[in-house]
Amino acid sequence: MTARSTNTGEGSGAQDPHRDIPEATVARLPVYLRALTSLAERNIVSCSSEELATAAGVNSAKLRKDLSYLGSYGTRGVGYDVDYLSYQIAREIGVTHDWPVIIVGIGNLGQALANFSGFSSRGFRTVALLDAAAQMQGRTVAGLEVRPFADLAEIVAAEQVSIGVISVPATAAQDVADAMVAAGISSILNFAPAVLNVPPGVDVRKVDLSIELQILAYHESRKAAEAEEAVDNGSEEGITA
Amino acid sequence: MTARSTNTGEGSGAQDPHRDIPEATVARLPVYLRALTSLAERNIVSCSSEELATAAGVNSAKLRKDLSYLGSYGTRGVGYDVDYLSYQIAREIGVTHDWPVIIVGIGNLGQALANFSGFSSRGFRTVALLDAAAQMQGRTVAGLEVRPFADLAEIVAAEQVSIGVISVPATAAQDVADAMVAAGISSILNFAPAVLNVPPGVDVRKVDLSIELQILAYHESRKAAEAEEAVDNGSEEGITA
DNA sequence: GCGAGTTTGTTCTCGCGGTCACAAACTCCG
DNA sequence: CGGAGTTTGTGACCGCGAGAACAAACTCGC
Repeated sequence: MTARSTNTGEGSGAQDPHRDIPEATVARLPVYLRALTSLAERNIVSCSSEELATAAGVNSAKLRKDLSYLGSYGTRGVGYDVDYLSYQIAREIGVTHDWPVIIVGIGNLGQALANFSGFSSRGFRTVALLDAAAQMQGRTVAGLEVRPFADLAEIVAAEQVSIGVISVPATAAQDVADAMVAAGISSILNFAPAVLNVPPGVDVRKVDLSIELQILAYHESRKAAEAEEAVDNGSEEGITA
Repeated sequence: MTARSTNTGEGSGAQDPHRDIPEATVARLPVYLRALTSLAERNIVSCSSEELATAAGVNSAKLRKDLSYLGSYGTRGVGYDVDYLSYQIAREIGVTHDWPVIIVGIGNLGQALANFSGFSSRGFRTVALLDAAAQMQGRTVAGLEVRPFADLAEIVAAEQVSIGVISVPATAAQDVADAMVAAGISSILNFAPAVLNVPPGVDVRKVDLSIELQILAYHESRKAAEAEEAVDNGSEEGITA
């Protein structure tokens, strides 16, 4: 649809690569940003790629490659200036200013999200909590009044909200997503265990607690099987039936 | 370390490929399992790869390839038997029996997790809630009494727990992880915004809410920039400074 | 001013994962 | 019993991402 203008004209090209940052790199930039913030809190003003990589839990080569997509913000032989690099990453992500966020579904999880300090501290501001249940109306959670779900479109328009969080039961998730899209939201963080159908141009990220546990269970099963196999060592054909 | 026995001797080899399921496939198996459960609840006994793929939100070719790693559980010209396939996937993941799980850190998020029905319904059973704060001791959350963090090793040993959930502040996360590993836990689901250092053989999966939001913010920024660019169309060099 | 040491930025290679396309195999109908 | 239609299972291809290795560039000491 949108013509992707490949700026092939410029020769060097590494100075302004504001486009085409790989998705895997985008997913790691917030980790680097947090590591840098942690360093800054300890009054560390400069660090090498090795130090930062250790703090972020990644390979130093990967870190350097990731950062190179944003530009050349380090100094060879020296390292990176913590504050400067922090700002550059924050600018690239787009969290130099706060993003207004709404949360729909103020159950146990929704309340936890509303109270989560990390939510509001790093570039996000919860502007409204919505819930369809009548018994939730008027209650105050995390300093915000719970408002009826029907107010969604009005709030989104008034506060210029583009990011929505869904923490409703799975059966209601699609309806909420549809309403969000209709209201103009174009990025959704979905905690409901359901597959969301959204039109192109809308981003959805899924956080699914039971899936994460099941992945761990799979690896646990394999570990257990391997341990058992080490005991049974020597039998060529395992008669499992 | 562990000698990976590559069974290159067998010619056909596709019948018993219980090893070496790609990580990406493992991450999707729970999604398929949920989609199958949903179909079963609607009394659907059989389905094609196309139907199941739609329900799971993936490509049908990818789904078939994923399932082929477990074995040939479909019937050509017909499709898959919902119950049979469900059982096979559950068996592969290892959730035919329940896994005992402990949750450390009973703040807002920990309470939400303890109350989360999807946690206990799909192959997991929360056996204990732990918190270091004295004011939490003796309180009952989700039908379980909150116990002191010092009881960790005892509980893990008594209940044969191998999976632990961390929902404590970032500063305490590493200590909790160390204690879990020392107690014998080998799979950790970490909700704290911190990088965990664990010895090899221990699996850690991270769920980080603010990172997910920041990834969305990045794409939002790009969308906004693209929209602006469409307006500014024609100016060769954007003077951003 | 210059060489030694250090650290970034980049290039190359390899393997995993996603998609397409097709052969194999099963059902149904005449 | 045989052919048409349908659906699975898999081989081939392509592109992204991870890691190692190296050149470029900066600092420091003499």
